[in-house]
Amino acid sequence: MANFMNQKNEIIKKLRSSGLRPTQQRVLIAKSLFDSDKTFHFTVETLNKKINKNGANKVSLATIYNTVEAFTCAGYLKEILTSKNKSYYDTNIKSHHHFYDEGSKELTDIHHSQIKLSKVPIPPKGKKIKNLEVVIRIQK
Amino acid sequence: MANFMNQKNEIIKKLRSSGLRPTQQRVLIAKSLFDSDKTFHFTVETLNKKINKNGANKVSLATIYNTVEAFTCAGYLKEILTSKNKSYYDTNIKSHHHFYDEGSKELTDIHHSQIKLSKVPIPPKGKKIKNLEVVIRIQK
DNA sequence: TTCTAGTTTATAATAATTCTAAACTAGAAA
DNA sequence: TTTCTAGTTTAGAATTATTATAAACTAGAA
Repeated sequence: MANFMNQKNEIIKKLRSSGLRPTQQRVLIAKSLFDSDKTFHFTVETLNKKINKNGANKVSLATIYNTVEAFTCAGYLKEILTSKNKSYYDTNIKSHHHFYDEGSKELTDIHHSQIKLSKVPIPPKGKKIKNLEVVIRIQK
Repeated sequence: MANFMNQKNEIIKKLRSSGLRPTQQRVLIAKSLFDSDKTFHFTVETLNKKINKNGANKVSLATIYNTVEAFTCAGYLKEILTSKNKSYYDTNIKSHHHFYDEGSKELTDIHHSQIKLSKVPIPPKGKKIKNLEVVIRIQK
């Protein structure tokens, strides 16, 4: 119970620190995204199902869109690069890489340590490197 | 003129070799995509504007979609991985990498030789690596 | 020249996302 | 505690990209 309270308080702190008012909806969504130590990939569609399962209509779809965008801007989520016409997100914001299976169109994480770069280009003038991702396309 | 004819014949050969009947529309689109030695990025929207500029309605939008898909399957185009909800294509099908500017949302090519990997993971069982791409996200 | 499978086309349908403006609420101030 | 308001949520409409449909057209074999 204490642990549960702590989690909630942590979330509220986290939201406040980014200038996001900790509304019921945002706290609920944040719990669903960040409570486990396991990270995962999701879309707005799958998150919506998770939040509003069993016909419960706890949070509107519009709010899920808004919140996912706000969390992404705040750096709590990472948008995944794919060739699909749908946005994919990753709760793992640490630098890491992906296998992209062209058959099943599924992404799997590759741990940071599994890839090493020995040469990286200089970014264009006035720009800084924010992040570097490797996508390895695989097939049968 | 001879050169012009050659280009057209080359395109027709290329299409036939992939089982694509060389229709007027496909040849026109192929010219627009592959005639220059310079490679470029595009979307269906920008390609449509290029083909049907000045109000000329040479090729229908549906055909542009169909053809881009057919060319991608045939390996003449590469779909680009982005975080946008629109498909981006690259006429450069050689292995290469991209800078992705999060501000302007623009992609620029990084030549193959500018990046070197010293460690690459083993693909999951039963799968082969088809392609490896690095995306470097940059910002001001 | 005829024929037909493959292709193109306009348009409708679908899917993901963004917009809108009215209702609600967190939390500061009275 | 109550009041107030900027920020947030919401349902539904609008927009955007893409895919489906089915009728008309055409490349090219016979």
